[in-house]
Formats: sequence, C-alpha cells, structure tokens
Amino acid sequence: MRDIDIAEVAELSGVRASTLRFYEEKGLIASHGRRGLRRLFDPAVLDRLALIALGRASGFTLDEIGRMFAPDGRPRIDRKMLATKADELDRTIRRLNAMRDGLRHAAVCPAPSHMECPTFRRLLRVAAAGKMEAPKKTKKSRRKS
Amino acid sequence: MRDIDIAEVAELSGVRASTLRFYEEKGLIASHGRRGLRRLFDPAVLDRLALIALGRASGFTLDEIGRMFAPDGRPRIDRKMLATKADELDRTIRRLNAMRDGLRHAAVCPAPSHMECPTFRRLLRVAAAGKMEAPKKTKKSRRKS
DNA sequence: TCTTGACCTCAAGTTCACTTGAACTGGCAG
DNA sequence: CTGCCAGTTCAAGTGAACTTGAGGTCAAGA
Repeated sequence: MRDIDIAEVAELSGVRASTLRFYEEKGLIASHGRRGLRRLFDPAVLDRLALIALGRASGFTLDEIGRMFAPDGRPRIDRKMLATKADELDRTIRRLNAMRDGLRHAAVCPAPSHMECPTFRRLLRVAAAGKMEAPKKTKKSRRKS
Repeated sequence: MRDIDIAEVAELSGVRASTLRFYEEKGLIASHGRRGLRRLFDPAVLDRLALIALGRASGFTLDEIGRMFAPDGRPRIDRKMLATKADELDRTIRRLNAMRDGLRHAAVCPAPSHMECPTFRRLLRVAAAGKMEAPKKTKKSRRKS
C-alpha cells in the first residue's frame, strides 16, 4: 500500500476531501499522482496534515504554515517563531483565564444586576481596556452534509 | 454634558466609528438622537460597549451578545450561559496550554528535525486528534487609516 | 456667506478557511 | 457494455465582523 486516495486520507485524518483539495490548491499538501481522476497521496501526507493541524491550533494562518515548509517540502520550522508564538499563546491563556474567572463569578454573583456587581464591573474594565480578541467559536460536529 | 457624539464614543471606548455604526445597525447599541447628522449617544453606551467587549472576549458572537439584552435594553444575562461559556473557556485554555508547552519544547528541542523528536510527534498527535480550533490571530495596532 | 471637514448612508469589499453547486469523468460491479 | 457513484474542476457562496468607497449633508469657523 504505497499510495492512498483522497477518501482514505480524509478518513484517516478526519479532514474533509474538499479541505484536502483546498489545501493542495494552497500548496500545503501535494498529491503524488492519480488513479483515473482520483488523487493519490503518500501516507506521509498524514504527518503533514497533523503538522498543519498543530499550526492552526497554535494560531498560525494557513499562509504562515505554508511558509514553514521549505520549497522541497521538508518542514523548515523556525524555532524562534515557535517561541514567539508560544509567548503569544501564553498571553492569550492569561487573558482567557481572567475571562473565565470573571464569567464564573458572574454566573453565581448574588448582585441583583450584573452591572451592580463590583467584580463584574472590574471584569468589564479589563475587557474594555484589553481590546481583546475573541477566541473563535468552537464548531463541534461539522460532519454530515 | 448629557450626550456624547460618535467621535467621542470612539475616542473613549477605542471602538471605531464605523464599528459603532455597525453595532447600531445590528441593534447592539442605540444612538439617542442627532446633532445635525451626527449621532448622539448616552454615556451609558460606554458600559454597553464594555459589555460587548467582554462578551466577544469570552467567545460569544455578536448575535449571541445581542440576545443578552432584553428588548428594553437592560442586560438580561443568563447565568447558566455564563457558566457554560466559562467551562468552554476552560477547555480552550487547557488545549492552548498543551499547545504552548509543545511549541516551547519544539523551540528548544535538540533533535535534528522536528519530525524526529518524540515530544513533537506526541504534540502532533494531540493536534491531529483534537480537531482543534485555531485561536484567532491577534491583530495588533489596527489604527491609522 | 462660503468653505471645510467630520459625519452621514448604502452598497460593496475584505479576510480566513472552507463548503457548495453544477457539470463532467472514469474505474469497477453486474 | 452499461450505470453508478465517488471522484474531478471551477466558480461562487458562506459567515463573522468589520472596513472602505462614493457621493451627500450640515454645523461651525474664517
């Protein structure tokens, strides 16, 4: 079993065929030939997809991820970039921690209205001051048509 | 100084005028009249904007935030929803923590290639398995034309 | 009074990461 | 041989949250 077709890649990776085609178009992955019309991929594409998932999960855009692969296809990951992104994640995490605590408090706060709760108002100030970025909504269960 | 105009709101809140108009169109805020063409806002709009910033920072969409205001305009925040969102944030935070640790490791990993580093490969598996959502890119410094 | 500049409206454009639709192709089961 | 069906292409659509552009208006300063 040298090459696997797009359906198998989709199955094994959990990435939709349409997404795989999209990634190929973007140059993030490459198919290795065809059986009829069907793309054939080297099983190593699975590592590649994992790498892409990692990049995405870490906040890189697809374009940035694309730039992380040398022209020859081998990942050429800049360690400094990783450290930078790790620091960025760290700040994000701190921010979200504050948010979570605030929400948690607001959820049980006995003040008649949130606007009358000092903790809530403090949270508000943090949110307003931070010019913070919303974490993208987690879209669960995007399978089936 | 009863009402403030859109420029002042923008200045005080850090939210662009175009965004304020957009929010008004969406029903998230309301202007209270006009001086000529210029919208006038009640200073309370600043609290409202802080509330919106908080919601966004916590991962709510603008539509969801809109639904948090009763028709009369007073915030009617569902405490259960807050708790749910807090839990969601918690999961996100855990995920990002793992990512950050992984990146941090990859940044200093002595393996000749990341693909040969067991820790990196483990991180890859986590990322691939998680079907995780990328945290939106933090766009810094979007001011000036 | 006239000019200016900030604001106005409305429609369309932007970015990101995909998904969907229409029309078509071709390997394989029957 | 014939259909089926899962694949293919290409263009266009989606959704979230805004931003931008064109063309218009008006309060205030010179």
